[in-house]
Amino acid sequence: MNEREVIRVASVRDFKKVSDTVWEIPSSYKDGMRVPARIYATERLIREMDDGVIDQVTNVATLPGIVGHAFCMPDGHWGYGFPIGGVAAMDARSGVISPGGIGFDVNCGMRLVLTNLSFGEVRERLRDLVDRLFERVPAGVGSTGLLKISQDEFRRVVEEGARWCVRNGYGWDEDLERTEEFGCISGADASKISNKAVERGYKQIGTLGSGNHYLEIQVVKPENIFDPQLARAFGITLPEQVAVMFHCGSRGFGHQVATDYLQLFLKVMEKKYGIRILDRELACAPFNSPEGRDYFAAMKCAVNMSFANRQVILHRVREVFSDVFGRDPAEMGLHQVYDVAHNTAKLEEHILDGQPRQLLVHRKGATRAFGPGAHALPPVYRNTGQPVIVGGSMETGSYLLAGVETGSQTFFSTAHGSGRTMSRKQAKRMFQGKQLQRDMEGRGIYVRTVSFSGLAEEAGPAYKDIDEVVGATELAGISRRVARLIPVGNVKG
DNA sequence: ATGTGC
Repeated sequence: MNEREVIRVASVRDFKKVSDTVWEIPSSYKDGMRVPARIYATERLIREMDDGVIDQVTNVATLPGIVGHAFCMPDGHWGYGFPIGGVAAMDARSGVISPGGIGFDVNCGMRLVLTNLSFGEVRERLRDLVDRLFERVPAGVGSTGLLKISQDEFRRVVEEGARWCVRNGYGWDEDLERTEEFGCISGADASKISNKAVERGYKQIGTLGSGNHYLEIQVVKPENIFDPQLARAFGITLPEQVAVMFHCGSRGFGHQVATDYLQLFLKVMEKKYGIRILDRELACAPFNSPEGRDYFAAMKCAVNMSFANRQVILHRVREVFSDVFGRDPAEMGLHQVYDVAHNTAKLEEHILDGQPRQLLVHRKGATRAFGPGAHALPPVYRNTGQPVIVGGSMETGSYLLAGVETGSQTFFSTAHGSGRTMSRKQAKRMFQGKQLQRDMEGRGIYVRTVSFSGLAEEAGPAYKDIDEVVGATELAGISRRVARLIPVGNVKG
């Protein structure tokens, strides 16, 4: 069970060591690189990284308008076009937008909620909680939610995001303040999405999906608090405090939006805009073009769908806690700490060489991590820096981090999770879902799933060491550890 | 990730 299978061992010889956790590949490495690439990792992590990451991050460095460096975070692994863990900022006037730099699951992200219950109060109701969550938060490929709305109403949801949910009784006003973009990114335009995307998405609000998407009951143990002051500011005030964390995205809707525009970009990229790329998976269009702007407006619909999805899931979590404990949800805390995306491209102002610049920052499997003082943060987090939620594998635990001022080096981006070391196929060969469920129960994690083969794919050893990943981000100065959360219950797709 | 694969 402890055996770790590594996809391939990367060669470290071409890298320039910038620091213990930053490795640079110069722009001379490959024809067409406009900027150097930088990989954030400890030596151990970079040796485990597969060669595909090196190839992909240096491909990204060739894209028109890229500034600074093409980055890969410590949890990086091979992805579609861009590595997962990739960060690339493009000049808003001269650069491109690329669906491969955002991910098919637009606004895949994390939400963290804290109860005011200690594990001692929850332990004997844990199975009941997980069983009911399993019923109320549908998981798996093609799953549909309990929310019944028309396709026309869905078009309003994708323009209004989590605000639509709160307005319709699915959440509290305070949830919006504690969501990136206040739960609704401006500029979403439902006239830019296809009917097919709407048809796939309108029944999927309030659902988890599959793969590494999950909903967990977690515990914060006192020995796992690294920054007591920030932990308190984020709402961790009790020993063995119980939390709920979930990870999901825009489901079939975001996938369809990405597919639609990928096809359009492949048609116009070379013929209309003369852009040549090394890998067709890097399909892109000038950000400042009709196609680029349309994709940006459509992609924002998927961003909002995902915020709405997680908002309704939070509502279900509150309903279930209320049912199980027979109390009003507000009596049990159930305050949202934060909701943050890790698959987006966002227009942001950053200082580059001392000058303010408008940049389109692609973060694909990378989390925005704004430091203290950032204007985009709500007053409650203006002085602490942004809460950053990093989901680990279902066996090993997750982290709450905070953004820091020195995060400017990566345009305020950090890791998003553990990152796979084993392909799904390898993991299925090595683990058996039912046995894994029993093993996990033996270690105090009650897990429910719709797919045992899917469960096997998510086994802890199929992922990098989360402690090593977040440790690298802290050493590099792109985020700071606040607390580690241990899973005790898990709903998996 | 995804009504799972060009």
